[in-house]
Amino acid sequence: MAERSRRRIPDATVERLPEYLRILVELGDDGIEHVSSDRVAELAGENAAKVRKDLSYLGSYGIRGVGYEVSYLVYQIRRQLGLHHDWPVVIVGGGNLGQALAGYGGFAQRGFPVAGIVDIDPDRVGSVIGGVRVRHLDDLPQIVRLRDVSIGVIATPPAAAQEAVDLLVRAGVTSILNFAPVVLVVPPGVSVRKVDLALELQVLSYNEQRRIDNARRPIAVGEHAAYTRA
Amino acid sequence: MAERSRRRIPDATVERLPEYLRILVELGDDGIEHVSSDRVAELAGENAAKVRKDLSYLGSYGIRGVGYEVSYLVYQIRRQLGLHHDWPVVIVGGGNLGQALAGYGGFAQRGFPVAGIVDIDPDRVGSVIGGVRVRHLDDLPQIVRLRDVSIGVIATPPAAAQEAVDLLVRAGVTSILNFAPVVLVVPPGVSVRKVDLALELQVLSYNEQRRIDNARRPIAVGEHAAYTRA
DNA sequence: TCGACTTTGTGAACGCGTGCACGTGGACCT
DNA sequence: AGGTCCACGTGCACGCGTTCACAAAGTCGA
Repeated sequence: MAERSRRRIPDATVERLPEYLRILVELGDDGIEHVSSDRVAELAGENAAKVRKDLSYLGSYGIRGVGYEVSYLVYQIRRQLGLHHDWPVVIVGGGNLGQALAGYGGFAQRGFPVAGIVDIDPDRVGSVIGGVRVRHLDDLPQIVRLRDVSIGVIATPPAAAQEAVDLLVRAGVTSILNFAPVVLVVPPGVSVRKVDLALELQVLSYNEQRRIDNARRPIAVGEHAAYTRA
Repeated sequence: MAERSRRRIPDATVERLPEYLRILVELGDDGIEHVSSDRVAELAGENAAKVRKDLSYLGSYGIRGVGYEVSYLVYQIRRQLGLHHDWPVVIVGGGNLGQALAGYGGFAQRGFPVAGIVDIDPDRVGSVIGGVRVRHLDDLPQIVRLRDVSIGVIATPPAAAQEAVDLLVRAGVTSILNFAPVVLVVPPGVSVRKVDLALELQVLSYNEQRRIDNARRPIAVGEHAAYTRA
């Protein structure tokens, strides 16, 4: 499985490029033509060396002594991220979350128009959310094929998520954004990214707890033994 | 800044604990009393050694030759994550996303009841979402103090996010979950976690693009020169 | 034209996280 | 009571990502 790409961009870098892109677009809108790695780092809350190394994976597009040309860099990042054309997405699940996602205008605006929303509940089918009509799950393959959808969003209850994924994959979708708190199984060649709100809150809870524990006292030894093994 | 905690749990581990917890609770509900690291790893889509190492940060709670006692492990993970009591959250922004979050029952269910939703728009104030009445932004400090809220959720438009954070921090909130696509500035001692939908989609887009590039051909050299520097 | 200054691009060192491999200790069967 | 088996706990090596530090390169003013 040899990589053909000229340069393989590290995952960590790929995850930061969208942030740089957002910042650069904003700078461009403000009429700024050139920017230094220092300034970008400041705006992104990162280290300047990291910014330079990240950008260097795109090629040597900086000008020493001056910085980077904003519009050119925007072009290059967009190209690398595959944002030169739209990627229609299909949302599975027309509940609370599915509706919010469809109604969230920022989606289409950033190049990810909602090609369709599907739900299994006939009561939900037919209603219009964010300008898109909810259709029945059975129409999923048709939507995917007709609109050439390659990205699917899972906004179903946890129990239905895996089945939804199977349907998406069978229909030809190769990237999945999962909002359901379950571990999905997908065939090789299909990408999955997970967004888990409960997880995020629990990590914050951990931080809060630690803050309390550390502030109060060095913790009484054996305190945690309140619950004893059966 | 010496750490007082008996053991410092690595960040990567902390991020996996909620997943283990979810799996273990499910197993417990199914009446399973003991489970091996192998089985947990399978369910979590991870490596068994990683699971054991992660769990070992909690202490030596496994039984060699048998596995882990589910209920005891659930107890220990909960304790470490600070989930033995609720953490009320306040949501700033009653738009699409704020409504969806408030309406999403899983929040309270997992120990994060919505103590309040606030919005700056008087038209939104007063409406009820998910059983919680939307109140005015001015009431934020009062809600935080009265309900002892330490976690705030930013569901505002990007432009208003930083101001919302400043208000939250001033009111005494020390953890923030940010859904707005901006880099937030917070004083030291305040935790921030970011959820950026556009970022996730752009990473998927990158994968899709690379898949296309690799499948088609080894890329013509200089192809990217379609846009030339000014 | 020259020199001082600015900022990039990157080699190298460091640290964290992952995964292997195996010793250890406990359970269970006969 | 002893043996066998099983799964945990962890030392170790490896690889990725981050950060420092500096040479290279290009700009700008005199």
